Amino acid sequence: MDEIDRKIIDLLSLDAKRSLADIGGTVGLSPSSVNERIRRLTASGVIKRFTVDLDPAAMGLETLVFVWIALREDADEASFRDFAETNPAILECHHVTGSWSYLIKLRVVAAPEIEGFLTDLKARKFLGRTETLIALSSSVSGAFVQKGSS
Amino acid sequence: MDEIDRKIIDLLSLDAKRSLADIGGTVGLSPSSVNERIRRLTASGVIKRFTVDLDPAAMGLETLVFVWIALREDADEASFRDFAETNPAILECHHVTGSWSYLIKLRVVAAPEIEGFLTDLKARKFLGRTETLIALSSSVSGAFVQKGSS
DNA sequence: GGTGAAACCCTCGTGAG
DNA sequence: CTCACGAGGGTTTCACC
Repeated sequence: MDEIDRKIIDLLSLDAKRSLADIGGTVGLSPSSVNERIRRLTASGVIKRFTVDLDPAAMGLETLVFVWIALREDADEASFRDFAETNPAILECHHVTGSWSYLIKLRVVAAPEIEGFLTDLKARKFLGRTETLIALSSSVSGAFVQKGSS
Repeated sequence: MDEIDRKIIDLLSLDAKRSLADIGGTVGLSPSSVNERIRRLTASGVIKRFTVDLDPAAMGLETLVFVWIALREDADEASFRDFAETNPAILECHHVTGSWSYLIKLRVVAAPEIEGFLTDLKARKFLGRTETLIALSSSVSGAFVQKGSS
């Protein structure tokens, strides 16, 4: 991971379809050298995958929601994490410091869908306390990459 | 955006390097039809860009942090948003409902870096209250796509 | 919109430095 | 580790359905 690797990653982040010749011209390397570096970056796991950054609104997921969760005392954390992994609406699920145990980020079609989501969580006996926040707007929104439906 | 478009997006999300022929074989279309659909999805903005999903740890950004922010009464929101867009550590910045006004997500090398970040925010006269949470682990982490350093 | 074929370009081995 | 070259395959465009 030298300066050139970082530059290549920069370029691929912006446009992963750029040709090796093009990238090579920018960083001052031959296409095959660039190819070899990308192969290594992929093999070593620095690049996890080539993917597409989508527009959530165009996908019909206009509402971004954050839910704080404090699990019930007797909740099975493993099955909760399994639920989080399986649920396609859950984009992120982090175990965090502070008075809440988990922070979940999800995208839904519209706000009413959140209710069903919380009801589901409750039915599975996960919930202690929760608090739900809706994003009104995002000045920096990050990439939206669909969860792997593999 | 019919069923086939969605299927193509699914496949590209998992692996944007799959060939048009391969995708066509899966969805039952010729390579050129798939190409035309991807061209349309890109032109209409559903696909914002082809990019790479990186391993933040391999990039040296091992710590994921969420900062809740309540701006000062007299803070200039426009310049705050501009700051958020410019700062490369800030992956997301959302205006949210509830008692906090903004939620910021950032990745840093290590926890001590957060202090400098907050000091910077304070020096720029943005801060009212803040609360910082660190992610201990992430059962669903979402894609990590580097911010465009264009 | 979709198809098939042809031209073009890119990718990815190989071998040499 | 990098480069040059060539074969193979992928993408792109076109006329046509």
